[in-house]
Amino acid sequence: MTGNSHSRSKALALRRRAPTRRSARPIALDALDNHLGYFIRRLQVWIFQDFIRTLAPIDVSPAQFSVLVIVSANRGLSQTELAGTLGIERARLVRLLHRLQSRGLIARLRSSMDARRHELQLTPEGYALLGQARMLAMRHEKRLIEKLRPERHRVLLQALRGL
Amino acid sequence: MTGNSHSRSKALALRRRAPTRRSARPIALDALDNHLGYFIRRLQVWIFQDFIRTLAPIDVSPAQFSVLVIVSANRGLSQTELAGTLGIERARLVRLLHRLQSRGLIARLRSSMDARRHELQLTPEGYALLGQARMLAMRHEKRLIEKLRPERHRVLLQALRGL
DNA sequence: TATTGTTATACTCTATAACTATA
DNA sequence: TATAGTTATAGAGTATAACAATA
Repeated sequence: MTGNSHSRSKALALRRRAPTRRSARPIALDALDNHLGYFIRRLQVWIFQDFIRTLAPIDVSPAQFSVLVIVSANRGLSQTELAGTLGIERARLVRLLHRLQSRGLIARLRSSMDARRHELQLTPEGYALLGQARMLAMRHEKRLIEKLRPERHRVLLQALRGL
Repeated sequence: MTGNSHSRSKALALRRRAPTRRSARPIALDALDNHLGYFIRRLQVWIFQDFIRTLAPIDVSPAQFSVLVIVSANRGLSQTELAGTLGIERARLVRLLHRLQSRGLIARLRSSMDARRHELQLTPEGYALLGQARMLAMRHEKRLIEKLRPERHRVLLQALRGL
């Protein structure tokens, strides 16, 4: 992918000591090699890409998946509580929920005890879709385990769980 | 970090048994607990936020920092090579570099061997700023080590390095 | 006054596609 | 034809601020 650009030998490509002179040399990470954030970010990007592709058939993003899972396991949660749990902004959650609601996956019920609160719950369609999402998400996780090797995956999960 | 806009305690917050009746109950993560991506994402968000705040005085983002470090350690790299190394889009790199160039931190030199290539290097100002950035980034990393505990930080870095 | 949900704004990031100039 | 750099666009994510209804 990097440097197989010498497919044609034009007769003037003779004096090429190295294709563009650089693609062979390994590139130094220097200071980044000591920054955990760099590696976390790289892995996180890979995970998001694979997750999105895997759940593309049902059009569920990582954020949407986490919302469906948390609401399913904690019926009646308010939006502020959900936002706090997932570490996202209340403002962003509004649009996220709006989408899910317009797809008929979640319901927002005014709380009888506090009219400001919206108690969240999944619709039957929401539960059905979540079932599919869980299966696809497991398929994604399997690919991730393969990529990392099971031992490394286990170590990472154990280190990060409950932070 | 999230929302410390309630710094003042007004003395009327007395009768609060549990704010909104629910924040006491632990919220179940359910299926998310088995997905490494969820925890990776949470940590990655924390890291970005802390990094951005720490380097705010010199206005250097995580992406900009990685560009400065890689270019500094690999003078003459092309934009395509840099994009490949960092795993970002060539298209995005253009704007990133444009900013850094307009701040006088990097130079793009047309390659004498291939007029399509831009060979990248830091300006003296770029090296100077990178020095400051490195110091601040280390300060960030120290905070990260504290948050994770040194042992966990070490385990994570070792597991992810060279992936 | 404070909180819940909401709207609005601005900027970054990601994913694409297409264009230009070179090769 | 293919590649390097560029431009443009659309959507998601993040950070804020402010507002109406309710407490």
